[in-house]
Amino acid sequence: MIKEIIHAHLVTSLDKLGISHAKEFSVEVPNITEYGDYSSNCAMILAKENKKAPKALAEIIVKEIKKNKDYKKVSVAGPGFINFQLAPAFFQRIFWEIHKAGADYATSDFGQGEKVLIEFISANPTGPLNIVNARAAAFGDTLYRVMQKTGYKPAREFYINDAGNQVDILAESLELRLRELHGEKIGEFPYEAYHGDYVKHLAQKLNANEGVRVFMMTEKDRMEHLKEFALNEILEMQRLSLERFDVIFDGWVSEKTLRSEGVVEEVLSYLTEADCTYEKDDAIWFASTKYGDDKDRVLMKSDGSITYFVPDLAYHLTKIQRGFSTLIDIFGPDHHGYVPRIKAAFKALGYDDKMLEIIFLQQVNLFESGERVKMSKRAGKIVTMDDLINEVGKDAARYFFIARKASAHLNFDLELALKQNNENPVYYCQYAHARICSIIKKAKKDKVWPKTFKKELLVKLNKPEELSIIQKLSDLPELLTLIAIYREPHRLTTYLEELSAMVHKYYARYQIVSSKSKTLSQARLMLLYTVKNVMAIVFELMGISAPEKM
RNA sequence: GCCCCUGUAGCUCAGGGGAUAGAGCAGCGGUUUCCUAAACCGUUGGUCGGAAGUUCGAUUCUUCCCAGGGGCGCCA
Repeated sequence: MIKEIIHAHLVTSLDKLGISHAKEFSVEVPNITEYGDYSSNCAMILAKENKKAPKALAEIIVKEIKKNKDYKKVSVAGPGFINFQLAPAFFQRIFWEIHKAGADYATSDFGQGEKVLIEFISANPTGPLNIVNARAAAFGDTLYRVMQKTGYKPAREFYINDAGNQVDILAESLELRLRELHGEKIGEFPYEAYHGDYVKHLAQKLNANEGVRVFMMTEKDRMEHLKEFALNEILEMQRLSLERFDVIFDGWVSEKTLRSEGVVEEVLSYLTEADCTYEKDDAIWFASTKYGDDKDRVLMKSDGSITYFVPDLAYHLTKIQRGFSTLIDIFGPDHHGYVPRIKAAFKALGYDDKMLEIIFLQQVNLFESGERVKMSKRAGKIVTMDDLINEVGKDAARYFFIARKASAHLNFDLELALKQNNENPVYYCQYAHARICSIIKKAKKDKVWPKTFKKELLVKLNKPEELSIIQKLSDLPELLTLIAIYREPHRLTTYLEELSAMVHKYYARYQIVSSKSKTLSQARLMLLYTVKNVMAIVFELMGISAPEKM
């Protein structure tokens, strides 16, 4: 918010001086504090169009800008940077706005109510959610929360692949485990089947409920029955894992339901009408190469069954029909080959493929005692999302998952996440919040805490550390819009760590609640109280708790 | 062979067309009659994977090369 104010000051001054400013220039926080609080490259950017040397131009601008009392010092440096040092009163004015905003601080209408559908996880309902799913959950949910805060109208959806042949395999695996339970020799468990222990648990549960009745059904009825039972159980299991992670979906869309509604035939006919399908080898193909894919794709297999692609495309079309103008899919790293074909379908059907945005989360490697934990789904050797939550807790898990940008491979160190000490950034940030709460408690006990904070206290906030904290607080609204625009939730953790460090330093350097001066104590309490509120906003966006004491 | 991601301090990673490239941890040395030492202060450590190009200026953009990870089904 301060950057915008300075930028506006600059524009007004440029206009007054008759300096043209067609080219965009920026106002930034310089990386070296000695240069000032803010810095602009405008003189260097505008030098060419005004036919002046950057430094000379800067001098003219500075002379005009200096008339404004908001700045303590404005100077020209280096090749033509204009550096601003702000007057404490400027910071204090900004702080008062932040303080008054409370929990609504940084809420904006930036997104202008744009309807955005964020689809993530969409795991097969054939087993427990794994750690890559957990990463997607943390990433997608945090992105959702930030977009909501910044004025978009986002929705979270989970697409259930409950109609493919993996569900048949699941039912067969369950039947084998059931037979085993009844003492039948089943020999070696098939390679293709699901080996995880959860299938055994499902068999036990089904057996306890229904006993041998299952085997009195016809083969066909039994398979349907087993399928339905397993799907319901596993979906419920997945839903509970997500609930423990504080991830609530706005919608669960079933592929099976979609298929029963006839949308598959619809999509096939749309594609045929668009004249981009053909028959070959008894199968129906989509000529996706016409629209940039590297090979054509099968829509209907030679046995008459449909490929995964068709209902998934149908699902995406329903998103558009429901009024979403931006579709964000968060995928695992193994799906990138899928993008050209779905984008091709969008183009073939006359939609702008730019409305479909696909974010790839790179893989997660688990480390334990410095060793990489090998995982295999087939062999049932996976670390589940529940295991992870049990092991390190929701807060640490969510924090570590959003601390990396999507495109980075994530090394998850189980031991580090478990550590409740200074090696662990989650605790560093939570501790900063808890410390402020502790101070507030003491202030109340010592009767220093005021009913309301008076504006007159502001002038007491003039220490460099205090002004830096205010500056950091003022960065949040812009940060949130950047996170929303670039879909980069990981920036939240950097921000929180920087703010926490400032709090710890301030805490160590200054006595907050002091018997010497009540007004000074209250001024500092006002600052920390507001910092606490801002931290709580950020924790909430990350889905992490803000503890009052640790 | 083709496609995607990555390469920045001992480790895990931020950053980003500009002024002296950052953080946490690890290492070394300090701080507690005082609001939580899960903290703070000081310090060691980098030819930003390599080469060329664009630019007044490249660690950042482009191309090529090297290294690591992943993907290339009438699976989902």
